[in-house]
Amino acid sequence: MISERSFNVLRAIVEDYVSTKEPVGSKSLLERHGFGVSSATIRNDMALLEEEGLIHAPHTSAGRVPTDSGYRLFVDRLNEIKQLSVAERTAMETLLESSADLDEILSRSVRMLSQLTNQVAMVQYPTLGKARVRSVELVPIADTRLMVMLVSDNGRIQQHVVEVGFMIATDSLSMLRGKLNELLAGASLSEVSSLTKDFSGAFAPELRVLVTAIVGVLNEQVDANRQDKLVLSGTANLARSEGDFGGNITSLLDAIEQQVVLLRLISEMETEQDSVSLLIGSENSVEGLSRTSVMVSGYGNDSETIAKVGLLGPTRMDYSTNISAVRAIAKYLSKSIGT
Amino acid sequence: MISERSFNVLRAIVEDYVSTKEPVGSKSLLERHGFGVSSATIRNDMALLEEEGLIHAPHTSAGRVPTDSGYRLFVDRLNEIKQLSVAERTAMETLLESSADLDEILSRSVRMLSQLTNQVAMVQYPTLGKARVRSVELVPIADTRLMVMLVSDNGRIQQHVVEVGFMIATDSLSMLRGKLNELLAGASLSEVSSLTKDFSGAFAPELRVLVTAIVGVLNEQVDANRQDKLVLSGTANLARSEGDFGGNITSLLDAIEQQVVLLRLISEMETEQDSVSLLIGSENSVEGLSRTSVMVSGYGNDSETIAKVGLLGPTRMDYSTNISAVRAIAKYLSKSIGT
DNA sequence: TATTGGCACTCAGAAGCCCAGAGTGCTAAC
DNA sequence: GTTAGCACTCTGGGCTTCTGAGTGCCAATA
Repeated sequence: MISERSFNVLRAIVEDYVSTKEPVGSKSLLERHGFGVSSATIRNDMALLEEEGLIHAPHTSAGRVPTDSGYRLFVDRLNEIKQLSVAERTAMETLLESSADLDEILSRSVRMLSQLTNQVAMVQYPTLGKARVRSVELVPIADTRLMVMLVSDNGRIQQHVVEVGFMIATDSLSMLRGKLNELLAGASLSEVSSLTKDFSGAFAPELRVLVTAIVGVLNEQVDANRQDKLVLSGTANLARSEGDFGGNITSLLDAIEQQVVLLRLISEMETEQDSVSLLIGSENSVEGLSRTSVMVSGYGNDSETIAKVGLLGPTRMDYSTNISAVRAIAKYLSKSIGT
Repeated sequence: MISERSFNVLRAIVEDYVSTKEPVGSKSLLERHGFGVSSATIRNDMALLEEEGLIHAPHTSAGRVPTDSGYRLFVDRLNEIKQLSVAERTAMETLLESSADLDEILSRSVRMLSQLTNQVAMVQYPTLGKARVRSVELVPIADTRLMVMLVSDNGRIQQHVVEVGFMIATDSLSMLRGKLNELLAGASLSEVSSLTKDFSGAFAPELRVLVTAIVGVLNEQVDANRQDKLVLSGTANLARSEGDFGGNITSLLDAIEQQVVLLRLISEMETEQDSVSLLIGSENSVEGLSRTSVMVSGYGNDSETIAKVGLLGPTRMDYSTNISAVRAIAKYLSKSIGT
């Protein structure tokens, strides 16, 4: 619909506004980006853009500011995604080469993402989905404490310490461990509950308390896995860009604290691996996030996406950089996790 | 030196200023707290307090604001610490009753602390110190992946996944596990390095790669323990109280991001269990924290303090509430951890 | 038809001014 | 030591003014 030059004007407006935080007018636009035309022509274009609802003037005789739809068009036509800098790339690589367990990978990634982008980064723990039990481990931690570990075949480890209340004999423990693995190894997670239902009955009475405790923990772990978990990083960055949210920052903070809201939001966003999906400003319907953009990408193994990673920040953000950062982190996560 | 009433005036000023964020004058002071004297008397007291450097007037004909020393005196003479509310207390108790492992206890505690106080809460991971090895566990996670766990007798568990690069035979693994425990169980952490030095030599050549990898991880874990770790929560609260830091919030953010700075700071603060130590504003010499107060308490078992927990926020904070919250959390941590 | 120079118009935000009122310090009396 | 009274001092809010960036429109031009 709109001409090529008009779009370039839009792009210039977005870029200038993102970097200067000031509404941008036709003249300053002309100075920074040498369009081959006069300011009057630019003004015509801007009037057109405004008619299309892509930009908006805070008041007569002020420069223009992109609207949500303006950002949207800008992003949709963003062909050249900014590349990560060399420094950033090497940082990613050192991060990548250190093999570590899931917790560590996730927390490092999310931290790096928030540092790369200066936004609030978030990563969702993988849901186990069709994962199967690889093994169950019982590790004595103290005389009366026991760590129950559930290792699933996608590499995720869940663990929990139980206070048993009495001394635990090591031989009965290893016996128990054997039986449990016999029972559960290879079973899908959804079967755990039914499989363990009558398990404790087979044991001597004095062991039953212990067994029920362990079985309880295992079931909890399977359950805990259903309600996903979100890790955030860089929330302090909100203090930096506070002005962009127009004062009512508390409602935003609440939404973030209520991880549930965020979880529902990102779970509703469709994602494929290697692509970043994005909600700009009021495109999301969450109260308190109306001036906030949220972007996520999926990560996982070749066959399927197992969780999401992304960030949120003010609509006035550097989409190009941020998208590429999210994409890079997602790619890294897929590589590290999707074994 | 200063009279009882003068001190009460100081206290009233602190309280009013903390709650209203406005410099407080003699008249409004009189309205809210019914001293039995006239405003002129109060003014005299205030003049005295100002002479002592305890309060300070932003400009002539404005109310007074406490100085760092003013807060200091206020806190030092704080005899009645505000009690936690019933709701808060029950929240603490539900937190307490769920037995969990170290990671969970710490992250929950710090989160609760930040919620109770609306400040940035922090907790330091226990340094193992004189801890001893309880056991070493080797858990196969995937065909070529192995989780190495180091369980110490104070309940701390460290774990790390290693990618071995080849299939791991389960029987050699359990053999290895036996030997490792034989060697290390009961040893203090500082001995681990020397004890494991020639360990791999005793094994068949094809196992050596594996053994060295494992030993490497163990040593890393012991080392990692030396450089302490800090967990933060509620950094987003900074956005709420931004105004109190007088604009230059970025330097504060940097200091927080550089956990090293915080770690050094709190490690320099002397703490005993059951008491909270506090640096108000410029009492700390960290650049960027000049308008920030930091308080910490120690937690641990009966015999010794093993780590610290605390919070930071603007000097204009509710010291009474915050101190009691930190104290309560520290007590809870001691109870849960100091087994 | 698209572009441009020209021009009148608009309005936010800075600058300047004024004033009320909150707050002070001081002094003299109690 | 306390108080009433008073003169004095500012900030902050309200008001006005005015400048300049920026607009929209129109007629001329290519």
